[in-house]
Amino acid sequence: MAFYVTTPIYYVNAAPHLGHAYTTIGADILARHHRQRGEDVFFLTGTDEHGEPVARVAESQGITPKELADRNAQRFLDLLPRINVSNDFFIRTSDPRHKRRVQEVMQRVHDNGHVYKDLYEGLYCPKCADFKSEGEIGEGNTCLIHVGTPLDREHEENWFFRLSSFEQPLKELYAQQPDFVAPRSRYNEALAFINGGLQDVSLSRAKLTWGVEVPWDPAHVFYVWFDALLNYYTALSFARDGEDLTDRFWPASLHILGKDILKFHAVFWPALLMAAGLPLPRRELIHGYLLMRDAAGGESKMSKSLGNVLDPFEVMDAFGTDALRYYCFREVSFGQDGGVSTTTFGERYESELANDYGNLASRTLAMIGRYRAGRVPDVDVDAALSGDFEGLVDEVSALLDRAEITQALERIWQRVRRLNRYVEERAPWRLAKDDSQAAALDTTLRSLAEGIRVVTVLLHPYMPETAAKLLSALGEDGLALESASFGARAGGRTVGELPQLFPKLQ
RNA sequence: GCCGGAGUAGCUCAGUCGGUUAGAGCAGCGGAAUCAUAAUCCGCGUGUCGGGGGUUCGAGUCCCUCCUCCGGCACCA
Repeated sequence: MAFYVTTPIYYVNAAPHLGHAYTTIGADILARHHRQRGEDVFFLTGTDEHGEPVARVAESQGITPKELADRNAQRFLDLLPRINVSNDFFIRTSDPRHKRRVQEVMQRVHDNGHVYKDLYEGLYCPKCADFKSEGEIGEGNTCLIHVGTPLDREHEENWFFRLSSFEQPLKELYAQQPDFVAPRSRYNEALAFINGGLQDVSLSRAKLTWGVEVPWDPAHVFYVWFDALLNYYTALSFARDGEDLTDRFWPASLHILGKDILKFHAVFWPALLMAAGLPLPRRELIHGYLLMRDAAGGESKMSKSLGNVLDPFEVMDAFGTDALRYYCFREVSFGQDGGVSTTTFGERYESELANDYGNLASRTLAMIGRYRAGRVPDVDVDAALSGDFEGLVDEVSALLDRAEITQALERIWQRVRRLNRYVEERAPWRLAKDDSQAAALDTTLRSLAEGIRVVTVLLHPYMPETAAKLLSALGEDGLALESASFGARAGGRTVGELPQLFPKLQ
């Protein structure tokens, strides 16, 4: 079974921040989980490099758009190993192979009769070399970017996409696939937009050169969104040298994106694919924003324009990559907006990662070492604990099928807490003082080791480094989901040294 | 203005098809234990489930209305 998951491609006009890391880690968690199921997984991320803003910034810095894109794309590439993301490919829209494929698809859209030439009229900024929309026009028809520069009423010949003719097909899509867009509130929002009536959209720009040339009219380049959206499709054709993965992975299983680009993905994108005669992605998941709590307790959206970004590199230097990954999806329910702060970060790190989980592993391994010479007793697991792990794997899988990453994590964490309670219930240190309780102690230690193994296999998508360390200390290495049921593995293994997983910070 | 969400314990939130004394985590207070990263476990909540009205044997859960907050209402990427 194939599972193809994507992040949006990130616009190279700014440096990566926690918001980019968040989306990408979310996709990574799902990709890793589906690999654990043994599925054929492809995970794509990348950069969006065309368009007027890049061209303008490049010009202001006296370099070519391509030079700017190269420099900034590298920052996004550098982020990936740092957040331990297992993407299979990184697409850049300035890649000539992407451009060729965009031209092929768009030519089909053209040949299928879904484009036409018309006059585009609007207010134009000569310094931006682009038309301005309603929200971008300042007092007295001036440019908001080049403050004070008067806008001219101009018109140019543009190619238009017949979005209006896809109103009905889109309504049918939404009626037939109620899970096409999640969460439900975003589905409603997209559907409301469609029901409000669709107008044709301009497809090309004549005065811009930094983009993909329109094959049937090389004086134009495609409006950046058409070129950008198609990355999900084009990447498959050249991600592997000498191999076309399109048939294997298209249509995509899941697009993950932020709510700011909902309309493009939930309306334009399926319409464009319909126009090209291509299969539609199965689902789109729209996540919320991480809001930074400021000193006054207020919240504000993290974005490049507000400049209040939290540097993910700094966070990871202080707490580690896994801690960042864990925190983002534990603190804020994936799909909703939520606040993040160094305070709550520190609280969760200490009470959940260090105390609940790290210390559970530490105390268990120490007792196996002390009471059983470092060997996990080869006895049956405790039936009293089995019941509490019953169905956990299916539960987690079902939640992750719906991309409910936070909810799945909560279910796993309930078992971490359960294991700490089990330690207290059995009091192995007491059993160890009584030779007649040897069998009970065996069962206890064996069950704890097995319980830790199970939660750790399930936590692997969230915290891959930690899972590797802990499984290795348990003498285990299997990550397959089918091995994640309680009691699936036998005892008898020798445990190794466990480094402190989440050392406390002073 | 129109459309869509949301308003549940100090904080963050869960509450499936309406049904028994409305739950969890965190914080706080008290206690137990000592295997462990002084880590854990147990006990402790008189919450007008935003206000008001209605349907029902019974509503946080359905209907109406009002209040507050957030988002969307098209070509910024």
